[in-house]
Amino acid sequence: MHYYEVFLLRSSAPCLTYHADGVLYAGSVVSVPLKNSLKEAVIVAEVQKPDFKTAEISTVTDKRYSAKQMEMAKFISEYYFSSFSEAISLFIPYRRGAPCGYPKRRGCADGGQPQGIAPTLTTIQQNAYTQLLQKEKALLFGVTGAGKTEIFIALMAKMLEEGKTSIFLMPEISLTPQMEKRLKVYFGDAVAMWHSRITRKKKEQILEAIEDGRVRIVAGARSALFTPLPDLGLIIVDEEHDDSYKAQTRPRYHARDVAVLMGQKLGAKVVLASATPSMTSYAKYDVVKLEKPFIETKKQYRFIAGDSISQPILNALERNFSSGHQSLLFLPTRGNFKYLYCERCGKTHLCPFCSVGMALHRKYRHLKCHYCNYTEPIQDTCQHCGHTPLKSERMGTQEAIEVITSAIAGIKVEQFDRDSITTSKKLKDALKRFESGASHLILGTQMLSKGHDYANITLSVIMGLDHILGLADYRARERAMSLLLQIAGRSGRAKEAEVLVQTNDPDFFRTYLHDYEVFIKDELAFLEMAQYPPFVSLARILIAHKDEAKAGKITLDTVTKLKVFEEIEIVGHGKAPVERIADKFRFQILLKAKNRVPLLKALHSVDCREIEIDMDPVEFS
DNA sequence: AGCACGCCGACT
DNA sequence: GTCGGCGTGCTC
Repeated sequence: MHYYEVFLLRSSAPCLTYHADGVLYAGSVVSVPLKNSLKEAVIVAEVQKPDFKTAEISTVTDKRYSAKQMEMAKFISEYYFSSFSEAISLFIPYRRGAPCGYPKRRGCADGGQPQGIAPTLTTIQQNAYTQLLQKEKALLFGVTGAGKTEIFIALMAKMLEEGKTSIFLMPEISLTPQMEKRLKVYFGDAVAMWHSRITRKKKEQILEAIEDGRVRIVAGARSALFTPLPDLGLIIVDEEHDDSYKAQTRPRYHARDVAVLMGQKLGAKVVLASATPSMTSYAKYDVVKLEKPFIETKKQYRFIAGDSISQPILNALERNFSSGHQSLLFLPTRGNFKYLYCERCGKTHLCPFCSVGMALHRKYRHLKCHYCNYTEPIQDTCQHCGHTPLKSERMGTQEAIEVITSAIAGIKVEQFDRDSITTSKKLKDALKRFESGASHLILGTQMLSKGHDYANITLSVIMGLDHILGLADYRARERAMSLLLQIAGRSGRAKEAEVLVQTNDPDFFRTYLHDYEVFIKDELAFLEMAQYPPFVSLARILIAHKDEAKAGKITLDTVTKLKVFEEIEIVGHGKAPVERIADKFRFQILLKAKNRVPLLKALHSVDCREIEIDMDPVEFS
């Protein structure tokens, strides 16, 4: 009889021991009885007969995690503080006895041949391509519209030629349809799109196609990184600066960093790419610059003060509309207004379960909490002092649309935010209407900054940057600056364009508008002086509990335990910026260390059942 | 005192 | 994850 330690998949349960007649291998996926039902589990090791009674492994499936997948999952569980189960469950196992990590049919499968016409690279693109081929990993730094995608296609085509597969990551599901179209032209059925919204059945079909070598390129959001591609030769992380690559649930991994780890483990090339690279990647990796194309489209930046849809903004929109052109308007707030507040006592109308203001959505006739989605009827009386009426603050997308459509007759506006773009069909339809010219203004939140091309925009209005600049976050400047350039980059691809920036700090933005690299250098100097990443390693501990006193006690106990470690610095601890979410009181501890090893060591010493550890955090609310 | 509900720990 | 034990708090 053989005894095996297993981890249940998709579970936070600890390691359990079962027995089996035959010999089994680490990585094998089996099904085991637990309580009254059967669960999938993965074998981790053979062990001696334990002193408790064990149950028998019911079935051995044809699925198997490779040794490398197991090693990467171990790293992820230890570095990002999750259970091994949660980490291995990110990965999709190999199947049907194909030797782990090797394809059943090596090299050129019939489906894997390029189908379209290879993009012809310009001299500048060719130069970057050649440099990238020579490096194991690199950061491709090129302005929007410089032609990074053609380089990616050329690299993936090269991999196909060499019998290798590729993974292409994008930060958001919403970007996949547009990229799919471009990749299909060249790679046809050899490319498959993968993300959390692909149906189970479709995923099964793709996995089969990967196994028999028809699919050689997987493109998609974070989860695409974990598909079982054999002979992986290349991982591309497009828009690598985007914080969506950082998972906000356990395991709280950063897909960009895991991509680099995976590249190292599997001997695959890693290309990170962005027009506004992260400080970390710029400091850490070789930079391949994609110089601006010769036919540079012109952008005129104009700065105006204020904080709502002002007359100059209406004038600019009206002028652009009546001359038959399309415009874009960005503001980082949803709904009509972000807050209701009382003029008499100065208090904000709060969600009863979270310590955040309720946003006003007049269209749905309710107030909505954007943290827990609790809704209630619109209030007009202060919940603290009974004063009436309440004032609304910080205009949102919905309100902006109402103001604009009533001021400019005939203008058709496309709302582009999480409230209106809820399905991929709505996304496609909105983009189609705008592309066809049926609508004249695309107005939305951060969603606008991500990757979509709007060829005919000649006016971009960017509002609310000051709110981002004012965030209590060491990356506030980076966020504001990259957001501005990303949004501006969406316009004027074909024509000359004006960018109207509403801010009370124009000098900050003006300095860096035409050269993000100058910004990176200044910002890195600041980060080094202030001792923030990439110059130190950062971790955040989040404590959430229904009982405020208990949450506070856990926080203090944890701080006490961490104080004995001399190599780490407790930057601060106390209530989280958002004190309460979904009826739980939230506390946090922020930790810093010159390097990650002592930080990990200290954190592994604390009881992590009641706390959530976030390594390399990007969210501080 | 009896019962319902929700939290927490064990499960092999 | 899912199940059951147990403690808290409400009602009869």
